Amino acid sequence: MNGSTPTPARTTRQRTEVTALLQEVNDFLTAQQLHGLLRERGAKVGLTTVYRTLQRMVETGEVDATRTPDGEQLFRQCSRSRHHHHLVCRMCGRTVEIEGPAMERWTEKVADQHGYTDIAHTLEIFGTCSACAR
Amino acid sequence: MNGSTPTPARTTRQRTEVTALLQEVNDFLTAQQLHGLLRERGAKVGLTTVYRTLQRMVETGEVDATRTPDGEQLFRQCSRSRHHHHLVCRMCGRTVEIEGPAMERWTEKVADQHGYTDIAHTLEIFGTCSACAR
DNA sequence: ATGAACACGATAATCGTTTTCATTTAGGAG
DNA sequence: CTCCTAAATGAAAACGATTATCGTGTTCAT
Ligand SMILES: [Mn+2]
Ligand SMILES: [Mn+2]
Ligand SMILES: [Zn+2]
Ligand SMILES: [Zn+2]
Repeated sequence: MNGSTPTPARTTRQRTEVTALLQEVNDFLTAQQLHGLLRERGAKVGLTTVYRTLQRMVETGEVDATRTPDGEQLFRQCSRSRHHHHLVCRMCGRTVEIEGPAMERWTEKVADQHGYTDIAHTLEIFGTCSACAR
Repeated sequence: MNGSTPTPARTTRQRTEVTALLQEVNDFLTAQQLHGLLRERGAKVGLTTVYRTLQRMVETGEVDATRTPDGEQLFRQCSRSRHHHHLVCRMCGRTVEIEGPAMERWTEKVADQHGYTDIAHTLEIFGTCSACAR
């Protein structure tokens, strides 16, 4: 009874299993890696559904997506829903969520000064975590 | 008398034309866009060669490469060799080179605070330039 | 001028991701 | 609970950017 349909979002076995896996895994993984893990644990979920579910969760903001240097997409369920970035260990993938209000303002300012609108940005910090450093 | 083979780098008509185009165009463009521009001006260069040439120039440092949010590669011959970032129009590729010393220091600090070493980062700002906004 | 190494490019192959579409399922109405 | 239908699934095919092949053409040191 409404003019616009927001988002149906039905609870299916597949979505439940994808969500559960993302809950456990705390690193950035590709859709195919996640699909592989699901199969390992016996969950029967099609790769297509994994992609679709991840895509939906990214749109919802439940999941964060980034890309490897090769351009492959990586997904991760982040703890905070607010806009943030990541500090990632290039060895083990251990990730720390970070925020930088000052930096955010700076990007807006710079883009605006040059007449750019509809601004977006990507920032990733890579390093070697203390555990991997030894 | 060297253990490693640096790079032959022969001068061919194709490489000359790709280099010339990169000189003129001061924006981030995809390999296919560059290839299209070459064909427009009558230069007969294969797409494969455009890709190969760009890849080589990226390795040499002559060309900067980044990716669109869609994961597509963008290439550009930058004016400054010093570390910098880009403000890119997602429509036409018009690019502004930017520096952010404060932001640079911030990334170092954050990474250090979390015990990460050997720090590196990527930052790209995307927007719609004033010309494409209309 | 020669020729071996290098480069070109049409074509096929990769490979991550998306689209198709026939079939199944969730979940609200009755 | 039963029905109905829009939503979801997934096997298969399509897509699209990039890379690998490999026979042919070019460069450049000798
Ligand atoms: Mn940000
Ligand atoms: Mn920087
Ligand atoms: Zn690590
Ligand atoms: Zn533009």
